[in-house]
Amino acid sequence: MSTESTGLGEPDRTLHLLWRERLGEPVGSRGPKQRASVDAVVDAAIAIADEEGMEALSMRRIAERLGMKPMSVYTYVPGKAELIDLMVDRSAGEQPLPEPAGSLRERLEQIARLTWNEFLRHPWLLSIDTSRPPLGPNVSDRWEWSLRMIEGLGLSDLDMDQIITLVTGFVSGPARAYIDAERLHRTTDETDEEWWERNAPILDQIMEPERYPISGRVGQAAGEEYGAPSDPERAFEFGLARVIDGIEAYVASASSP
Amino acid sequence: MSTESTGLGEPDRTLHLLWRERLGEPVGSRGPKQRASVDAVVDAAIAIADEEGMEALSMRRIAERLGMKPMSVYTYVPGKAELIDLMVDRSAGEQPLPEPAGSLRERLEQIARLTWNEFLRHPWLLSIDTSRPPLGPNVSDRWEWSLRMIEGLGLSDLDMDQIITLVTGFVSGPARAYIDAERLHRTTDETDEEWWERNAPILDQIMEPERYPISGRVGQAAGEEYGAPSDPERAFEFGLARVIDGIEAYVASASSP
DNA sequence: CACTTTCAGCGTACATCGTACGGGATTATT
DNA sequence: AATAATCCCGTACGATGTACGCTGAAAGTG
Repeated sequence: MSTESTGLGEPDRTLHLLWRERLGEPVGSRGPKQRASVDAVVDAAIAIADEEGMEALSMRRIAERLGMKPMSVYTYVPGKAELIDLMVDRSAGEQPLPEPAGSLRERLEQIARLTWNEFLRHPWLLSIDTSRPPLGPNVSDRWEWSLRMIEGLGLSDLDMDQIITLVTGFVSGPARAYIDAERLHRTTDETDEEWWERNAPILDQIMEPERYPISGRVGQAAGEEYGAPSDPERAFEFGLARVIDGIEAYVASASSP
Repeated sequence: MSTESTGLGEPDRTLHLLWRERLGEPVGSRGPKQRASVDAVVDAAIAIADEEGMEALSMRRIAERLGMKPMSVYTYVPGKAELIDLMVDRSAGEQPLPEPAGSLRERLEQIARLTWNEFLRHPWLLSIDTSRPPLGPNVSDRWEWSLRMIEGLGLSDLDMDQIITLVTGFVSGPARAYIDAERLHRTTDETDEEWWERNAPILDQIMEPERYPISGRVGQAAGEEYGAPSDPERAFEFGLARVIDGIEAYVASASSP
C-alpha cells in the first residue's frame, strides 16, 4: 500500500545503469554468457506493473517471467530501488518528441498530452514518488524538449522552469482519477449504478442531507451529466484550458513591458 | 449491527467506522473492557507515519506503541486498508474551515493553502492513493466547504466541481517537491552543495553538455537564484497564481453572457 | 593442451510484513 | 450461578527483499 520512490539507490551505481547505452559496455568479460540483459529485466518489470499493478511487482515474479530463479535477477540489477529508476526512465522514452511548432497554447497542450498518454500507458507511474526523478537519458531528453518548446518567448529561465513544472504536474490529478475509474471497471463486475445502489442506502442513513446541500446537488448534477461518478478526461481538458489561460496571461504580461 | 449481511461487504464496515462518532456507539457490550480505542489506534498510526514515513507503518509497530501485541490491533480495525481510510479522514478534520469571505481569489487561495498545510503536516498523505477518497465525515465536510466557497458566482454545478478539483489537485505537485527536499535535508547530513559536488563529476562525464543546452542554462540559473536545486514553495505560489488567473478569466466569461 | 581467473546463476536463509485461526480470560446479561 | 459475548493474544502461514557463498562455465594464459 505504501508507495515506491525513485532515487533511493546508490547514485553512482544507478547513474551508470541509466546511461549504460551511451557509456559503452565493459568488453571482454570472462565468465559464462549472460542469459538475459538489463533491458530484459526492465521490460519484464514494466510488463508486470502494466498488467497487474505496482503491488504485484516483485523480484520473484520478474525472475519467473524471465525463466530464472529469484536471485539471478540481482545479476543485472542491484536491487528493486534501482530497478524502479530504470523503469521510469525507460517509460519516459517511449513517445517521440516532435520538433517545436505551433502556438504557445498548442505547445503546452502537446506537453500535457504526452504526459497524459504516458500515465495511461503505465498507470503504475502514478503510484511512484517521482518527486526526485532519476536523471536518466530519457527523462533528461524530455526535460530539455519541454523547455525548448517554450524557448524564445522572452521568459526568464526561472519562469520557464516553473511553467513546465506546472503543466506536467497538473496532469497527474486527472490521470489518477482516470486510471482509478478504469481499474474499478475492470476489477469488479459491478456497474457504477449497481455500486451506487449498493452504497446509497448506507450513505443515506449516515450522511444527513441537510448537512451537505451543495455536495448533494453538485454530485447529482455531475452524475447525471457524466453517467458516472466522475469524468476525468473532461476534468483534464477543463483544467488544462484554465492552466494554459493563466500561463498565456502571464507570458503576455511578463514579456511585453 | 451484528448482522453478517451477505449483501453488504467491505464498504459497509469502513463506512461504519468512518462515521462512528455520529452513529452513536453500540451500548451494553458484554466482554471485557476495551484497553484502547479506534481513535487511539488511528492516532498511533498517524504519529508513526508522521515521524517515520508510510513505509515504517506496520500493524506491529502500532501495537508496540499502544503497549499491546500485534493481533490486538485487529480488535479495533479490520485491517490495514481500512485503517488508512481512517487516517486520511482524521487528517482532513484537523484544520478549522472558516466561513466564506473575501474575493474569489482569496477564497481559492484559502482552499489551496489549507490543502498545502495538510500535506506539510502529514507528508505521508502524498504517498497514498487518494484518488478515491474515503467518504468520511471530515472529507465530506471539507468538500462541502470548498464548494460553498464558490457558491453563488453563477457557475454551473459541473464547473464548480471541476474548479475545486483543479485547485486542490494542483497543490500535490509542489507539496511533493517540498516534502522531498525537506526529507532529504533531514535524512542526510549533506548540504545541497555537497550533494552536487559529489554527483556533478559523474553527470559531467555522462551527460554531454551540448545535448542539454537549455536544461543546463535553466538549471544553473535556478540553482543560483534558489541556493538549492529547487524552491517548491515558490513553485506553489507561482502555480497557484496562474491557476487562479485562469479560473478568474473563466468565471468572468462563463457567468456574464 | 592444462591451468587459472572471473563471473553468471542459484540454493539457502533471515528478517519483516499482513493477517487467519482458535483458545483462554473477562465481563454483562439471563 | 449459568450463559453468552467479546477482548487479547500465541501461533502460524505465505509473501516479500536480499545477504551470503557455492558451483560450474567460459575466457585468458602458459
